Amino acid sequence: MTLRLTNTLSRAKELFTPLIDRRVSIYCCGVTVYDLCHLGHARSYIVWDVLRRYLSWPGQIGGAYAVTFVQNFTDIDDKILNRAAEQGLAMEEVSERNIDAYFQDMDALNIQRADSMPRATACLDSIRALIAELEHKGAAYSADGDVYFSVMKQAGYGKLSGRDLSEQQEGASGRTSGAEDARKHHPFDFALWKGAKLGEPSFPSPWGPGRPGWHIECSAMVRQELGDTIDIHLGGADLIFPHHENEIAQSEAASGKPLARYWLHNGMVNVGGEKMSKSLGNFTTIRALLGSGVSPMTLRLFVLQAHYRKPLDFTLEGLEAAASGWKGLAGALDVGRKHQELLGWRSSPPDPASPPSEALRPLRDRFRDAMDDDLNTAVALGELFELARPLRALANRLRIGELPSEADRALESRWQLLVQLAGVLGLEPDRQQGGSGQESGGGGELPALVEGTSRAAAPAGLGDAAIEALVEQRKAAKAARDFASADRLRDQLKDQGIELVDKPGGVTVWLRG
RNA sequence: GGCGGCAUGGCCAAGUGGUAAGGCAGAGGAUUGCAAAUCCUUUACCCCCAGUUCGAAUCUGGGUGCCGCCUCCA
Repeated sequence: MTLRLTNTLSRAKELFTPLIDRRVSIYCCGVTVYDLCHLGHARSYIVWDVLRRYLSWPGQIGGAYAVTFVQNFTDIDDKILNRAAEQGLAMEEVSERNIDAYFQDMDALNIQRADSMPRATACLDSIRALIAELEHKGAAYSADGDVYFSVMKQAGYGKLSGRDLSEQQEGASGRTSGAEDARKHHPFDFALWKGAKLGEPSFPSPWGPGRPGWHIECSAMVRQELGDTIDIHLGGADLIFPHHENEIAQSEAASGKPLARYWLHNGMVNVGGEKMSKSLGNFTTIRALLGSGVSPMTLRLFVLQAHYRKPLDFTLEGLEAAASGWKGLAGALDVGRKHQELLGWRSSPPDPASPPSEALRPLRDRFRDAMDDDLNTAVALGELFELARPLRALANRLRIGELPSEADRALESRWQLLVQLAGVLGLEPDRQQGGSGQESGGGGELPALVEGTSRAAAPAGLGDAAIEALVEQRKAAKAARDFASADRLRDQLKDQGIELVDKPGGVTVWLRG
């Protein structure tokens, strides 16, 4: 069995075969940079990051794919203009700030940067050329400085979203504008070029000064960066209609070829059963969450425990569960590096393309089968927990000063496989140190989570000698059966972030939080 | 009104015909002066009704509830 993906075009799982053997071209719809990213964006880019990592994984049946991943920034749009006006900034300043913030947030989440990240304002030549071509072919018409795409001229319009235009309730979302409607031949026609209103930033064009419509930039960028037909097109489920439908219409009207062979869409992040979105105001920004002490890997785990196509309800309880789960996984992932010398394990990871040992192969295969089945990360994670169990136990024993046995040393290849497979999901313990969020960036108020145990544990705290002394005092108290004093000393140390572990034989070890 | 999706243990979540992964929480046990930490063990007839089948959480029909989209959206 090899990779199968649910294609929105067919609404079925299809065997994935790229256009060119072992190469995959991917376009992912990026963000409109008028504000900070929230957890909905985080989910989307986490799951697509996993898709990309999985395709690039040499342990893949048939070997790694060479992936080309393109993602855009929409840096011209009404919302950016509005934001700029509110804040007294130039449009470019608003988008520049938010692009910086985007990279900070996504880097913190260990999301690999795309190979190419075109901005709409830097692709105007391609955009204008595409519009001109559509107009020339009769698929578009201009009206008062605007240019519209004529949906009725495009056979198959609606094929992605499964819509029959005659049965749609026009304006059902309550967001249509009267002035624009008057210029359109058909209510579902959409703007390729919008003539500039007075005082707005604009770019020259054969139709007068203005700016591109939202959908056209993606069509132009795909063509410019990847060609007429790509393998995979990604985006949130909320983009299926109209955005992706319109992309298809534009691109296919121009080229006469299919725009993308596989269309993948991720489910929404919900809050209390409702979609998290800017307009509803129920969003939490990524940096607000990371700033509250949630580790990036906890968020990753939280997202990947659900299937990417299903809605995911964001709750504090769910996040706490993910934090506990991550603690265990992280312990297992760290063990080889933290105790490398003690265990006598190699530092360099084995070649991921080489097959694991007989004993580990079933685990690797189940992981791969799960991922092949439309990226079933929930099951894949289950396998990771399975792999991690004895390593976690080992980590805990080493943590309290026990020495490894021969059987423990033999876990090396298991550890290496775990590190490798966790890496396919982008789960890396050394990335867990906080996010980028120092600025108080928007979003809802979050109660501090229980998680951040390792938060700046009093650098000027107790020295080793002082701790030893207190531990000795407690030992004496215990010997005198003065348990009240012993417990007080233990609590006192705990307040300083020092954990005491009593082992059999009256030995007490202490650990800094 | 149209299109699409979802409903599994206390919470989250896999599983699309053969008798319920995993995580979190809980319980019991080991250990402990007691804890903590850790280790071991353990907890479900799958929204309702009818049907197909030797057999259904899984298929069909009906019902109920919830969600997304119908030109701002990841």
